[in-house]
Amino acid sequence: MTEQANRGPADPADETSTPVRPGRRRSEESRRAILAAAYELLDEAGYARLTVEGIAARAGTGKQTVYRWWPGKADVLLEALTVHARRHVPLPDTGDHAADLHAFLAATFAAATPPTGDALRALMAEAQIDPAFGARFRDTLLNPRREALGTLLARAHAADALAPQLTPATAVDLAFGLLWYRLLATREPLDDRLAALLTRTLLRA
Amino acid sequence: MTEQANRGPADPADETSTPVRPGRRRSEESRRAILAAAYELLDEAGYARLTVEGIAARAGTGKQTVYRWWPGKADVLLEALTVHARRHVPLPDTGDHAADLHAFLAATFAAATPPTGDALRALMAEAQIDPAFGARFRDTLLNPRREALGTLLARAHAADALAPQLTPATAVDLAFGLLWYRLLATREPLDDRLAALLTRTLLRA
Amino acid sequence: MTEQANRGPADPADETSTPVRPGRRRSEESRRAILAAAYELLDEAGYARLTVEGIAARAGTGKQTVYRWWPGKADVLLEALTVHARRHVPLPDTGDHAADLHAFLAATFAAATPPTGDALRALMAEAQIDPAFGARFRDTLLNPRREALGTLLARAHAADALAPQLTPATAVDLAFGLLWYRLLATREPLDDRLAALLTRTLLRA
Amino acid sequence: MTEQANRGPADPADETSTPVRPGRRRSEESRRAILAAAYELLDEAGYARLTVEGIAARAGTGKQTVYRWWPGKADVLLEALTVHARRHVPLPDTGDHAADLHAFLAATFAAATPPTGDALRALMAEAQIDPAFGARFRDTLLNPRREALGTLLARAHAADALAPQLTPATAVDLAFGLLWYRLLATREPLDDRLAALLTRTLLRA
DNA sequence: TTATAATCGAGACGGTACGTCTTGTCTTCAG
DNA sequence: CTGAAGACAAGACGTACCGTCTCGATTATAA
Repeated sequence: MTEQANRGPADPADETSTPVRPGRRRSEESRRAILAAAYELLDEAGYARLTVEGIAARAGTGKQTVYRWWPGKADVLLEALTVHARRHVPLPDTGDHAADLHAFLAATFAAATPPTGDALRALMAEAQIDPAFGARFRDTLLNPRREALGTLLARAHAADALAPQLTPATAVDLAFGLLWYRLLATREPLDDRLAALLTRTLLRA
Repeated sequence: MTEQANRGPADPADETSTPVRPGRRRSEESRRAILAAAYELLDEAGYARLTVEGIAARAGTGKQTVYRWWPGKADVLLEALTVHARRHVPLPDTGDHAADLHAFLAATFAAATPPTGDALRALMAEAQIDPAFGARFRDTLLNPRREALGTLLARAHAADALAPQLTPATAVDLAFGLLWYRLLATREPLDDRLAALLTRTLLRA
Repeated sequence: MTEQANRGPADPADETSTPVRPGRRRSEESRRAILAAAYELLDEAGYARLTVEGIAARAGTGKQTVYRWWPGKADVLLEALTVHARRHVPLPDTGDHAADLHAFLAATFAAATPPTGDALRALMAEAQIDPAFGARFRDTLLNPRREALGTLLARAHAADALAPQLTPATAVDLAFGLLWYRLLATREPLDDRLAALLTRTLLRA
Repeated sequence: MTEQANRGPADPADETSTPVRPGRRRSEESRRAILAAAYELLDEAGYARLTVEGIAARAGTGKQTVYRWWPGKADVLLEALTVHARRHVPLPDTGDHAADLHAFLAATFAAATPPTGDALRALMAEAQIDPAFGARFRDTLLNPRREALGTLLARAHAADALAPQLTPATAVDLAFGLLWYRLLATREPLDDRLAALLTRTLLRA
């Protein structure tokens, strides 16, 4: 029933302008309990054992309440993650391209450590398996970060500070590629030293 | 490659000194039918709809024959992929570091296009969800490629041809990071131009 | 009869004081479809080829709906049978012991013909193989009939109408023994003539 | 392959007249091990958990060796039982009908106690489920006993010693009916007192 | 002595059903 | 009209046995 209008993780902001529909309002308490339950269960059991039933049970809600507001467990996790990690990555602009880039990368790397890193890995996996979720994942999480870094690197490019032959777009791919490859494949640490190395590689020596 | 690790019995690894065990031998026909079925079904339906039951049915075998030789559908796909893509990536050594690197990268990129690329994405996803498979995936597929590229870049490093501050290890991460990020996140093409750009970025200008 | 024992929640046994629990109620339609499917499939294919999967498929339900309400196929059949044969055997009390006994035996024999007789044979077989079902089979089907006949014969015994040396209990065993032996072993017909002969044997000449 | 000539549990008697075929002879050791394994496993685990695989494993033989000589586990058990219980029931003929009948019934009842009784119950169950086995069961075990008792009762009938209205055939049904009903349904003891009561009921007072 | 034939233990094979689990939907009553 | 509760149809999971087939090895007869 009427799931079309008010659905979507990111829009409790619209609440002020809603035309005040009849009926019981969405329970903010349930919403938070579901997000928290999803996050906790991922930690405790891993994505393979994360189920909608388990989330609902832990949250003390019915399954329908989950399905009414999210398409599936991956989307719950995606919203849980954006809640947890909303503003972890600011966009610095001090004029010092190297310092700005290093700060951004270091903050991004720091945000990709467990348990957030585990959620990211799970979502990237789900994005491969469920193409529709993949699109939402890109729109909600991947692309905003790409654009932030892209903006930063475009400034460097305009100042001719980018390494030769690199465009902002490919530099973004190199940076996030390194991040995700370490996260998904090698599981090696993402520390400030690596951010520094990456900064020097992407910018003109 | 072919399943030598998972069970004692058939063990074609001991080819020199096969102890000639009793009992019916593994059916090579069934093995091939299962690998082919898995590959075809991935193409036709996607990883989300790929099931062990479906593979067995398409291959004309019993489910038990799949489970006897592979832990699950991901491992079937992994072997199918190594069969399909065994020698797609040779290790050139002409003395020209840039040419060698470019050739390796271009060949690697070429091998990551559909349908092989789809299989790679599915396996990387599964590796995140099932940690035990993740280990097998790294051992069987990821690390051998890393070592090949590592060898190539170590040669360049010894000749002081690597870009400043880069070690062979981080250069490998940058290269494969770019590959996998495009494969998993942006789905942008992996062409020779990109291989060239990457070559110039990793090597000393 | 109808499954009141197996799960706490629904418990329609408390019909007077139903606490009105939330949640969807058991589907009476599915229940009937499952019972009918089991009965039909027994006829068509025999007990050896009767499967829970087949019952669910024929009934148009999921397997889980069968397992939620019955321990297995034998219990489905047992309920189907008690539904079909609920009041086939009344307990006559005309004062004429011989007439009463003959009527009871003739009605009992008549109820043991195919297809009901086939179901009885299957259930008696299952009772030997699965002891837990055996207990349910005795409680639900065997003992109620024993008690009915026992009551009838106790009346005859009180009037000194029973054959010498016979107690009501052994007379019951002789009567049902003859019935089941013919059903299970010789497959010879159970007709009114046999009921008459049995009546004369059990009662004082 | 040519299994037709020498198969069948009961015919090692033909060994003298066999045309002396080439090839390895049937292993008497395996045969005995299989029969013993079946009997033991029935005791330990019950008929529901008795499997051909389990019998073969316990006997230290291959499954094929079981299937070569018996149609299935029930036939193994049937032979095991006839080996164990071959001559437990002699046919007395002292001229005293009551004494003869009582002796026969008491011996028959005694042979139906565990563990033999458990095997009998299992076989009677299997006979209901598998009609082909049912025919073999009747021919091998049920009918020979019926004929023995029938012979005994025919003598009594000829001497006009049978209870009025009873024919030898129905008297046999009453006797075995009581035995099997107690075995399958009530599990009450089958003792000499019951044999005595039955004797008096079947014979003219 | 050699060929042929049947058995043996072992174990993989194509199948079928099991009983469980999870998905996403539907239905009930309470707020 | 939402929320918790929970039954529903659907279908894959991984396991257990079925009865058959295929091995090398062994044991017999017949040439």
